[in-house]
Amino acid sequence: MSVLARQRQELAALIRSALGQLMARDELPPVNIPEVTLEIPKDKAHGDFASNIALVLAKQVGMKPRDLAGKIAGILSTHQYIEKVEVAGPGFINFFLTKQWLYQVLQAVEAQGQDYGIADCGQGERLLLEFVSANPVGPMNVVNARAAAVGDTLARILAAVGYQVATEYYVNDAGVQTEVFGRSLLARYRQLDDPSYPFPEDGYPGEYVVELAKRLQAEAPGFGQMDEAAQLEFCRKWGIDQMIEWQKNDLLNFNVKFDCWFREQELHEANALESIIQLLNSRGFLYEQEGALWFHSTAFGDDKDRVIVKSDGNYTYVTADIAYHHNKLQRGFTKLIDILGPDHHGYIGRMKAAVQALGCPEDTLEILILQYVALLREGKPVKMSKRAGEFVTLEELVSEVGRDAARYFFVMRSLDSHLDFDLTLAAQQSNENPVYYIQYAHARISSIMGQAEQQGIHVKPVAEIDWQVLDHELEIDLIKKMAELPEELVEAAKERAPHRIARYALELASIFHSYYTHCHVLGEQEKIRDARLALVECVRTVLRRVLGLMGISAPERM
RNA sequence: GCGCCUGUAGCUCAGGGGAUAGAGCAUCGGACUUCUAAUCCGAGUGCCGCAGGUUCGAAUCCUGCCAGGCGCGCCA
Repeated sequence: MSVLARQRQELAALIRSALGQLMARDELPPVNIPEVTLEIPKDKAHGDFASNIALVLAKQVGMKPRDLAGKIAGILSTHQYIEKVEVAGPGFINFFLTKQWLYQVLQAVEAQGQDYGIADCGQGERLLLEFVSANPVGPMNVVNARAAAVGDTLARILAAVGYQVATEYYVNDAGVQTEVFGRSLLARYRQLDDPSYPFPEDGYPGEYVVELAKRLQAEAPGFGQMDEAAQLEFCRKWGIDQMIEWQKNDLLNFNVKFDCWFREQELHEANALESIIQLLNSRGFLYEQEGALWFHSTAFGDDKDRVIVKSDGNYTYVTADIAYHHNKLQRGFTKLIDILGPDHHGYIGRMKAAVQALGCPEDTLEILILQYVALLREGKPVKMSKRAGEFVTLEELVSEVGRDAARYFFVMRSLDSHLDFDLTLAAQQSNENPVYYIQYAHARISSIMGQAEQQGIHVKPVAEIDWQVLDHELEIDLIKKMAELPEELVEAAKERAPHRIARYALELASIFHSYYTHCHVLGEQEKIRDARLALVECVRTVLRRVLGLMGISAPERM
């Protein structure tokens, strides 16, 4: 349990016992004591912790909130942990604690290091997080980049709170668009010798297809001797493979590495679609109508039933998706999270229905909708359509804005926000970008450490410092902020809200920068110097920790 | 017509039952003989889209409306 959680628990117990005493003395009518929550006030003039218990209970016991709060406070103020209790506002009880608990925070940070804040809400549950999953017919774009940054960060957060997380990219390498892609590539190949060779009307017009055709010519001897059908198939398979390698590489440059790239083709080769149809049929969830086979998804709350096998005998995409999710479950995952774009929100009902039809609880599958990025350049919208062959790629984004800045920019917004990303602004502001602000805090501490080292000064273990000299307001603020990380992580995980970590990092860095200008570490008298050195080392640990959670580097110098 | 998301400072966004609604950017004014000025300190700005309702208390929950984005195929 985190230091903060323990404090809350102890205070809550004290409040409950105070209420008990009041009832025992007949100063309070007997009532059921509701759950006692302690919040950290926004305004630190309101203490370390605050309770609204008097406000909640006032009506039930027929007292004015402030009077009840006063009675409770009267009992609690004698407790050893508590320096001061105040009744404030409409009836809040504000607790000012002795500083000793802050020291425990430093010990926790020191002891846990880059594991600081880990929790066990996940209890080792095997969780599969699928994200990006862009079609392998074009380069990664900015929307994919947002999904990559958010998904990767969320995966790290979920792992930190105790889930056994695997990340996965689903490759649609079996759909019609891959055939179109193959035809596009072959046409570009032919055009290398015969510029008048027609390009398919629905083909992918991007320049990258031409580049690929040139590589095909150079790298695939014997291709020219194949017959047309073999060439087409080769273009499709080889081309898709190249695209996937390209995507993988772009993502690696973005510091996103998937545990698994799962190919739809695998499902077809294993006859997984036939199997899933049999399975659903045997469970009575399929029926025939108008020559098609339908999945009775409305039985599980979907808007309408879905066609599984079309009247022409072909499968719909839903069929493969059900087979895919079945496959995930068969691999032993008991929690599935997919991050999808807003154009897929209609997909939630049918897939959740499918998972239930396969015998799993409704909440086994969770679909997060990540809103689009509206990409602007100099304030004007940039169109991003693969069909039009016009887009800003992940590659361009990373080179223009930088990997760390781009990641932070995406992660700092909630999934729900319809994000405006102005490339010009991001590039211009790159020196003012919040990510540098955070990294700079880390670099500053590293610099202090470097100089300490040169002077032969070593960071003392927290157990050996005199923590009582850490009494500057900003030192208290720093420690309290560090104390918040474990809960912040749990909230970020539970709410699937990686942006909370981005905010947290900014807040911690902000307090540090202020501290840095107001207080010196080196050059102070030894006792203070050692305490501050240890404190600042803890701050560095936590900064590195949160940057790491976001997949952002923590530079020693800038 | 139905469904999902959004509407908060000049801009981009946090906050999603509690106390005086916040941050960054932008604007203005200050601070470097001392560990990195990519920093710090100070200043201003809000019918929290609108209207009702629930509550001791609503930016937050409920209902209706307005505006924007995205969906609603035997397309993927």
